[in-house]
Amino acid sequence: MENKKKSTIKDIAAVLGLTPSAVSKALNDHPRISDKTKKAVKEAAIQLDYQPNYLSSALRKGKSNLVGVIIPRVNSHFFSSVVENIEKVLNLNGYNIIMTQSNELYAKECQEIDTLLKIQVDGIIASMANETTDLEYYQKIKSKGTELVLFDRGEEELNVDYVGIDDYKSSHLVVDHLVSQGCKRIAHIAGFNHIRIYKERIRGYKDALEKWNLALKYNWIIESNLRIEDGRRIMQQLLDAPEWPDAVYVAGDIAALGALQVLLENNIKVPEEIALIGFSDEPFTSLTQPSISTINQHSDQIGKLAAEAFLERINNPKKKTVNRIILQPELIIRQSSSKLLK
Amino acid sequence: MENKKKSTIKDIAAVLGLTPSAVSKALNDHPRISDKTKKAVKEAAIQLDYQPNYLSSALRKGKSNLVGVIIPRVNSHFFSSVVENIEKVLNLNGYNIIMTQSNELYAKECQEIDTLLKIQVDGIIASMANETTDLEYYQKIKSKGTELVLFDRGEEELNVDYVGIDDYKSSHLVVDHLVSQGCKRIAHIAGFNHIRIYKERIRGYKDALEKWNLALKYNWIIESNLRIEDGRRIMQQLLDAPEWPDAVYVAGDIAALGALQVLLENNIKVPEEIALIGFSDEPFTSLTQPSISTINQHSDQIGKLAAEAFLERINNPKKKTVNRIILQPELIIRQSSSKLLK
DNA sequence: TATTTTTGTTCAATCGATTGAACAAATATA
DNA sequence: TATATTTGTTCAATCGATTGAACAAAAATA
Repeated sequence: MENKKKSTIKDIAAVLGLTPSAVSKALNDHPRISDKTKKAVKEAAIQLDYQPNYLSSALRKGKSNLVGVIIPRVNSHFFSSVVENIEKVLNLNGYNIIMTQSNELYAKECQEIDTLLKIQVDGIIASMANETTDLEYYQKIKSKGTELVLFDRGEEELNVDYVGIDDYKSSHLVVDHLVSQGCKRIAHIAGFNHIRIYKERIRGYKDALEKWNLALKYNWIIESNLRIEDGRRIMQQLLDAPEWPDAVYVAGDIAALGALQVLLENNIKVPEEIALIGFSDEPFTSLTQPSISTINQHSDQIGKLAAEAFLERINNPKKKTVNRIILQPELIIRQSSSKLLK
Repeated sequence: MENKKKSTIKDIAAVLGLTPSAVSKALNDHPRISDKTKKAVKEAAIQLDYQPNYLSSALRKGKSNLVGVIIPRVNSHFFSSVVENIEKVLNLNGYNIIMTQSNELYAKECQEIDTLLKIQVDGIIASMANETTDLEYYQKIKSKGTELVLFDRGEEELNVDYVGIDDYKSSHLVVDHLVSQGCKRIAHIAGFNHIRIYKERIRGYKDALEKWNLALKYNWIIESNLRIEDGRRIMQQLLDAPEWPDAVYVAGDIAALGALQVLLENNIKVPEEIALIGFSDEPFTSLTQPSISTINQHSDQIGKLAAEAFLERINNPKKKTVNRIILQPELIIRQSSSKLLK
């Protein structure tokens, strides 16, 4: 309750006997303002604890220096790490981010987009909810002239900048490794085929099986939301069938954890009887017993590159070409798939 | 790139042959505007896809309708659930939230506060970082006239609205239950004593031991950051000592998970040889083998009440009294502390 | 009919910062 | 000395919405 007054450029102008516009120019290092005045103004600004009014300058300049980030859920190391890195890069460039989560719900996602457009963010960096198939709201972002960058979950037809990993190749890494461990009957607990990244993982999985002349059984590709309960349910389902796989490739770590729980509860030796590989390198994968092999998606890089893609677009508004940055996945081999590490 | 034009009240006014101010008043249901005009204006607004310019109205009204939420980390069910509920309540009341995380770092926290004050949020709802002992930045929020509500981790001397649980009582629930299970040598993997909530848990633990005439061993109270590696390290330390506890009460679930891992790695039967209880009811506590007993902190309620405390303060700016809302903790008994459930 | 009240709208200032144009003073050039 | 150039500052409009005061027209009252 001490100094509620909040000083403005007017106050500074009054103290120094200048006009507000001179003060504004001095603070913005306008070339026509003398060094002496600039110095005096900046000192007075500090004296008066002056903070520029963000709203007024945003209004005048027509930009808010705010960037919205929409992620499916916050409670995931991958997404929170991406956001952290987006924030790091953008803060350095004078932007602040507004983080929102869709909870994997299309309706929530639309609402978040509306909110972000309402508060006039300069751009939106997003990863789409599992549910999302209708791209209308994303078209809306573009049609309003707001920049849009997608990462991880993004559709090509939107024709915007995208940062992700090579999901097709990830599956090859997984299958190649499992084959090298002697596995021949590899099942895939997959994400939904209507989402590009999961579709790519499925495609890579199929092609890799074919590459190694392994049989492709369609009831060994089971799509789901990849929550922990999905992993549990589907693993149980696989065990209930007459023929067991000798390896399971899960398109998400959380679901892989669920699968692992069921395997252990059934006293199945991992990896000896059934090997297991997840996806995303969530921290807990290194902490389970046995630890879970997984794919590193380079979340830090993704965040950094997504932020840089946004900045580049802001700085070159007339740029027409679209960037698609595809990072190389990395297989992290742990106990759940390697007899040697056991 | 279709309709970049973004219509304003001017456009509506031009279409209807009115002045911008009449349009503004019509949209805000001013009593002196005829119903006929109001209807026409509202229809035209829809026709032109008019969206009020948030920045200008915020500037004029002197409020942004934005609320900053600072949490130590996003990657925790407790905090993300609180945020979700804050958001739910505030969205209904026309506010949007900006979520930021301090990563438990004091420096980051200060920076986040500066950012939020810069973009002129109407209030800040925060839970303090583990590192924070200097309250200067929080004083700053108040002195700028921005509303402040704390939850979970908050200090009384700041004299602001607070929502949390009764941490002292939580420890009693834990100790009472452990005693009922026949435990007599209860250790406490604690949070730092300089943070009020952890201090309260320690105090409750001590008093509860005394209540049951159990010996209090000071080297069985070990403070830490409560990360997973802290739980592991301290559990190992307890096992390396000559006398083992027969129960361990951990002030955080993540650290409890680390402790559980070490117990299992050492083939110690949980709860028969050593019982274990965590804190916060993180989802994974029900998924481990054995599942971990823990304290439910009512994160949904905390979020809702914190948001409501903010709203009440905004609506009654002259209100002087401070609300301290203390919820009752609930002990969730699972396998790690109950021989019956094993 | 004259006067007051009510109703519907416009006028003009405002929020705080920004910016091109205008202007005056100082300095340089012809 | 007269003119052109540079320099430092002020003027005034602007971003879009809001709001109290002012005003004119319509309706109600005396």
